[in-house]
Amino acid sequence: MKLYNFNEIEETWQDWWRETGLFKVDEKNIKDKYYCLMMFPYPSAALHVGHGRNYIIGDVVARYNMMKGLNVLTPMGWDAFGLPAENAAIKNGIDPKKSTLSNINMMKAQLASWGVNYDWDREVTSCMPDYYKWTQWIFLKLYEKVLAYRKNAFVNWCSSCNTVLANEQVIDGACERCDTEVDQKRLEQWFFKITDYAQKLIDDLDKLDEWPDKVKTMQRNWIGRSEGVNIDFPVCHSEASPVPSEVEGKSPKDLNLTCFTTRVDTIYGCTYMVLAAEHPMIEELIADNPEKDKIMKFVQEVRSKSRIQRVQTDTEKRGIFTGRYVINQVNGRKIPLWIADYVLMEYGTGAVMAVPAHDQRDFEFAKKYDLPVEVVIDDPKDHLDAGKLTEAYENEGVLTASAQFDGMKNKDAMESIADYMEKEKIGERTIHFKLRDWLISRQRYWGAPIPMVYCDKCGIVPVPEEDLPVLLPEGVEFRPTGESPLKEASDFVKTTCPECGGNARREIDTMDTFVDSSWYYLRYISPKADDKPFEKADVNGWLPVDQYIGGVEHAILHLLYSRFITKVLSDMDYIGFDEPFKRLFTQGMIVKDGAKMSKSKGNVVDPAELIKKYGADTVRLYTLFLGPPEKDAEWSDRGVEGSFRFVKRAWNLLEVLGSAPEFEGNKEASLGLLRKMHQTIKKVTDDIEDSFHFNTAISAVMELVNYVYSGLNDNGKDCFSKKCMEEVVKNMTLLLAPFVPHIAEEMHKQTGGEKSVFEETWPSFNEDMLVEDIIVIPVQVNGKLRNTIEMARGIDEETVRETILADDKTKPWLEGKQIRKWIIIPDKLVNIVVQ
RNA sequence: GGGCGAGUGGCGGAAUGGCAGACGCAAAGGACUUAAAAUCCUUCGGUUGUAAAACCAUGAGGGUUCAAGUCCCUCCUCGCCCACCA
Repeated sequence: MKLYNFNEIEETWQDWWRETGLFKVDEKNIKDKYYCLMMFPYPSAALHVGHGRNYIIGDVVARYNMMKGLNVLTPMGWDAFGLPAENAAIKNGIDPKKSTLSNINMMKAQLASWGVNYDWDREVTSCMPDYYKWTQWIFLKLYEKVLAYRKNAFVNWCSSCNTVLANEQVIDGACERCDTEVDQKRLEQWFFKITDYAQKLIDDLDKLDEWPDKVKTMQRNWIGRSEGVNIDFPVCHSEASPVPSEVEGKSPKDLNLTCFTTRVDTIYGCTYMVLAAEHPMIEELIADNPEKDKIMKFVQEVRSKSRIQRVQTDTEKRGIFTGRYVINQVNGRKIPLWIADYVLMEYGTGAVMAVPAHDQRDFEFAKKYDLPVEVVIDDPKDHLDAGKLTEAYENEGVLTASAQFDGMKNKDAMESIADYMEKEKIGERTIHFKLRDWLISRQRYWGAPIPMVYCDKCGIVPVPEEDLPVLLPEGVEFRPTGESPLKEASDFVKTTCPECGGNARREIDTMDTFVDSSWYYLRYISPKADDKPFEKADVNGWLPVDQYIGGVEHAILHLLYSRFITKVLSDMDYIGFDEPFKRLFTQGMIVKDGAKMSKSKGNVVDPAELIKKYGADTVRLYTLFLGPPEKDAEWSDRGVEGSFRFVKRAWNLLEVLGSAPEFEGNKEASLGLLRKMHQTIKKVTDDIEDSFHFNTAISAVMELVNYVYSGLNDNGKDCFSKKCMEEVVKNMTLLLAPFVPHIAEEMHKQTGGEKSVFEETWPSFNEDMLVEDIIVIPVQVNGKLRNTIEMARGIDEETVRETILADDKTKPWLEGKQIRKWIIIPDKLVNIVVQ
């Protein structure tokens, strides 16, 4: 028996692929192009089998499409800037660049050991100047279009670590590292104006018909478009004021509060108004209120709470009366103006018209502070009584106590009232988005410097394109101090103004790493270009990406940012397409013992040991066989054994074939085997094409292999002809090649293949060979299976009936019954309906 | 609170509305072996039955249909994402 020496086979072919450059692609040749892209990884610790799934899936897709004759591009690179390397540096004193580059080398070796291949000539590393030069270029382009701007913003601040924290680093309102309560602090920060593209980002989701609906829905919700009305509420001095009066000499027009609502139909039920604690007019509004200090104390208290704390819905809402009133212009009514912690400044206008009867939050607040509750949308089935409400009525209904709009369905009233308001100029229709502008400033060391200069004379000046890259200085002390560590690098900070040549200082913040990853798929096309980020013509030829593969955790941020940057570059005519990824596949996680693999949980499965014990092909096969790849899957070390057994059984077919005599075999049996083979080709092809369901594709090949063995075991009688066996083994090798590439190459060679199995053509099936001549038809009586009968395919219904009625096994079920109906699904099933 | 998924043997999982449990793991029995590993064969959802076979069974309950794991309604459980978004 030929020994299955997987270590030797795998090493041989991995070397061979590298040496012959099987995966190398000429970017000028875009004929039959297929751009297969995996989300590039952050180079952290060693990869475990869970990470492996992503790359293995991608490798299968790439190899399959090569065999389909496509010109496949599969590049790989590194999302190499970021916090973990910097934290490790702070903790252990390892230079982040060193640790990152060494991690990259380790991961490259790991990928190779899996038999996962890329066109490494196109490798990009986002922390290297030849890459981030162009990340900075993108920043400048956005700045040029006023899509990059600076503004004062509230950020999470840890007073103990003395640094800004990302929202993700704040756990239950406290710093994840030292548990100190996080403050809100105003800082000047750089933003990308992604909100300008909110509508387009929503609209174009419709074009992405090969994206999972789940991801599109998540993006839609995140962008959060809502249609509504901005309503003006003039401020008046007190409830007693006969007319809108002035506050300290300002006309009512100037002192006007606008609020946004999606429920304009409830306007007549508005009994008070609430402002966010951050509302800019608060101080002006309470300037002459004797309770001013008390109010401001409350406001400060609310402001000092973290976003995370404020967003907790279960805490009781708190508020304070401003002493002022505003006028609801639809009925001229004066309603009190409050400040409350449940209103968000960043959504809408920071002012909310409160309708306690029809909004649960307002209801709770009104009950607590004894504000009136007035029903204006009545439940048609069950008349509502404001005094008896225990919660807000938020359903559909008919308007009541709403002047001329009484009796209208609330959906219709929304339109009528909005029309009325626009006519009377007291409000106007508007659209709001939840999407916020993208804060890209980071007070961290390990990122791409923002290419801007501050000059006392000229102000904020962009670094000229020809001066890029702005190099990240090395050997900087990056212990967190509250400001970017780059502040301490005086050689870096001190510069001259590009405009006037005078003394100036550099921006010391670095960019969010999501900026780096929002355009890398373009750089792969022209990784070596040093005078431009990419060759426009080549990029236009290769993009959009035909297949993008990655984790669903990137469903919102990375994919949204990439779409945004693509749209900006498209609008600026640097590229000729406005969506980067045509088809998206999001794979599930691999879990072990019910939990995500992590070092701290101690449930990490190291691929190296498994590869040593069973070989990479087995590990690949098991990873793919585990379950449908879009779902989470439970890893079982024992399960790997099964895959190993199968790989060995497949390998052993070489031996079987070698020792088989030149035997004609049994014609029927051989035909049966060929049928099975064609069915398998169809099944495997369809599973890969339609759904990436490699698990069922592999089980189909397992069935084929089992079929071969089961024929052999009937030795002598039903043996398959040698010719037929050869055909089956050759095609099986091709079918398995994307999954288990090393053994497939070896088997291909040993069965006479002269070139790489990946240069062979994917097998095709013969439609006529898919179906049997004699088929087994299930016979049901009243929907219950009572018999199965062999029949020739395509037989007429009359014969079917006769055959069934004549069959001894069917008879007892029909005796004494009256047949009411025959359901005959040709060549598939018969159901006899009896009384 | 909102959105999206998912509930099928001991386990991972299969099933264009048409024979539920493919394929694999585990388990049990057997063959080979001095023995073990490897390999091969057999059994393997539940109940009743010596058997033939019958009945029950895809989270629960209804419905549509000749026929439902699959479609519709109500409910339960779990997972993920978002969340005081006016």
